Amino acid sequence: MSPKTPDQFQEIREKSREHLLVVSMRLFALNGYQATSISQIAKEAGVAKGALYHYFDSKETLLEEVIKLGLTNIQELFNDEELKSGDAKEQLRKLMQKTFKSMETDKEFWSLYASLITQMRGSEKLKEIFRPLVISTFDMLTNLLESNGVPDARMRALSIGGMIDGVALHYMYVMEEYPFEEVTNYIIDKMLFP
Amino acid sequence: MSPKTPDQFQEIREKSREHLLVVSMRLFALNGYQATSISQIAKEAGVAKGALYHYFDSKETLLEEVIKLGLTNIQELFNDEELKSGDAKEQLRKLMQKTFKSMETDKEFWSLYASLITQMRGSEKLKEIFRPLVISTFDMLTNLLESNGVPDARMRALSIGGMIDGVALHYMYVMEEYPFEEVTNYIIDKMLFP
Amino acid sequence: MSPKTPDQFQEIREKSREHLLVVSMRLFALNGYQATSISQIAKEAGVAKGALYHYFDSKETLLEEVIKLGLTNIQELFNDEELKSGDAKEQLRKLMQKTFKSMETDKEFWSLYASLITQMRGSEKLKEIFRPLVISTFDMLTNLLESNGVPDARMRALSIGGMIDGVALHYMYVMEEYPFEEVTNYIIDKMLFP
Amino acid sequence: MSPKTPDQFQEIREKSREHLLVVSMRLFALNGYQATSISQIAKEAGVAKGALYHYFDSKETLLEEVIKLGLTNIQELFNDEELKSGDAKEQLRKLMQKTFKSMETDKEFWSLYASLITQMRGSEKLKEIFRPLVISTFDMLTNLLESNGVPDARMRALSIGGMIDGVALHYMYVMEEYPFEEVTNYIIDKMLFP
DNA sequence: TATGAATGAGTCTTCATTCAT
DNA sequence: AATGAATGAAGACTCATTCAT
Repeated sequence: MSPKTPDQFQEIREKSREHLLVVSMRLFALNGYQATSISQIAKEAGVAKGALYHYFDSKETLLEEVIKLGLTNIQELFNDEELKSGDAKEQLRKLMQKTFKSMETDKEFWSLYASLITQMRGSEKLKEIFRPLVISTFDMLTNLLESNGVPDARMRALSIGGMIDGVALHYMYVMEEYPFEEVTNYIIDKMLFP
Repeated sequence: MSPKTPDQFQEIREKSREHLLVVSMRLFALNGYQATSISQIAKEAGVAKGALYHYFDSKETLLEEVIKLGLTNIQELFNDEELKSGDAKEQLRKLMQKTFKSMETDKEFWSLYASLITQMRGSEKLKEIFRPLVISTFDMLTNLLESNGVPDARMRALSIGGMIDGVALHYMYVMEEYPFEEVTNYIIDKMLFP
Repeated sequence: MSPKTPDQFQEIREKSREHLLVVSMRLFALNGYQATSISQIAKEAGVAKGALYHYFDSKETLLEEVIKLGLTNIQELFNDEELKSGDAKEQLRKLMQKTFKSMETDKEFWSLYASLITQMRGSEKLKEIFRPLVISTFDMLTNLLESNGVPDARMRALSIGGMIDGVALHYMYVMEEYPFEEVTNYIIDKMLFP
Repeated sequence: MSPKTPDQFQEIREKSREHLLVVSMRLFALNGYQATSISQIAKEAGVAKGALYHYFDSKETLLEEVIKLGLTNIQELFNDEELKSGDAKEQLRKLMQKTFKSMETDKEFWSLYASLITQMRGSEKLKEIFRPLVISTFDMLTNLLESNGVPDARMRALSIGGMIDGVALHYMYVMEEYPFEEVTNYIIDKMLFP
């Protein structure tokens, strides 16, 4: 009831916005973007439908913001200095472990990400968002290997990149349990650096 | 003046049906099942909306038939005796080559397959169709390796399976050109059988 | 295979036509006019959809012909000389008995008749068909009573007419078993001619 | 600038809902439930199609609510203590008078009721609603007669019940004018209690 | 800023009707 | 006369979006 300062308003706005994003991501991931309705999001978030349009111009914008938030979270995760220590082998192992761990903890985001990627061919916007992401990951991988003197860096990067995303796909959609730890170690120790 | 013979009708039906299936597969693959409307398919196929319902009971049935057609095509491809000759290494190389070749020729189906897999969570029917498929592929791979005395068959199968699907994903959605041949040889010769 | 004479053609045509009418009446009565589709009738009758349009201009025409056929059947039933013998009391008893018997044997037609009557308000065509029918029945009843010296003939006709149709309604839609015999006798002996 | 209060929304809802119910009842009664389209109702009510779905889950639900409203109105009418005073003869007379009066004032509902009853065969839901209603009316009639020492209570109830519904049918669908008063008195004074 | 009633284009689906053969 | 493939208007229903308050 007390009059609110602009800052407080700002803060409330931020909170609501983020809450809507979190709810949206969950629903998008769970049921798919198309199958999730604005009403459903509003109800789940405990606000009126109209409120959503104060924060986001359209359902599509909302999706973009959800993706942006997800990517930010993920990037933070990988901005860990710890990841950059050790030799190529160790860095790679940590990278894969971190990736797979994130698949378990952020399964929602990753499965949204996967389902969106498979619809990229029909949408320029999605292409703009995801293609650079995947490509820069390849570059990062290639660099990591190259700068550690690993031969055939590009080929290996392609293989590893494929393997990581394929394993992710299998984990998310086919197998409930996946021996991440063993597969990681197997790939690193037996296939990449035998 | 004379009525059409049953054979004539049969022929007309077959042609229309197949045409509709081909168009549907393309659109489903491009935009996703949900985002593709019956009207769109009809327009693209150059028929009236109603015509679709002469051939398929519902949009869902249509999808199932599209999948069936795709799977049949793929299975024919892999029913080649040639694939089963040679040692594990050779068999695996041929298998991967064939798979990647099929990705180029049946890109439409494979990208539909991918987009459906990522939407499986919401549909029991899709699960019933695809899960066994992936699992039996893993088993086949494991057997192939095991029966050729390759150690760690299961682990390798998981890694290779993941790699194949991941590479497919990258090819279909990220890179227009993919060095399939090199990657295949690299994986076989340097990673699996160094 | 033998060439057919015009008469034979005519006969075949008649047969097909009548068959279609019978099938249509059954389905209309069973599921309602609106809920019965032309395809359904064609399938049930064992002919192609197109054939129906050789015999009837439209679904509405078909309905009219069905009604016409039903009315003809009913009228034949009541054209029995036997019905016109005896005094008013006996004639009335026979009339009611015959009517109720027909409700049991031609239940299909009667329930179609009832369901159509209740949609008369919205359809001029139905009004044209049914209103004269009901009114002439009233007249017939009134005459029967009047010419036998029964007092208050019009009032009684209205009451009896209502009673008959009401009882029919209850029999057809509410009670599976109806004590037609007793009710008939009761009405005649206790209420009309006490 | 200030948002609408819950009370304001409540009021808007109530008004719209009732308006839609009234319009729906009229159209359902006039053309039958099946033959009345949602678009038609919306147009007649002066709202967009979608609006109907704010208030009713489906066309079927709408019908149920229409029936509920009609039954409530009717029941209120018959919950009059005045109806239960006097001897059987008087009670019956008042009952019939009230019924016929209601046929004139609530013609819309009664003709919907009639048209629905004749379509009951296809719908379990309608059966559940109407059968008990008719049967309980018979029981009420029987009781009324029995408790007043009228002989042959059941038979009379069946006859009177039939007569009332038949007369209603004739009034609604055949004759624009019906001598209710005279018929009522005639039935009571000459046929039932001569 | 927040509400939720209202809109209307769009969804899947049905079906009376037409028509080439 | 007969066939059944094809049409397309119409049906019930959904939902992103707008807007008065």
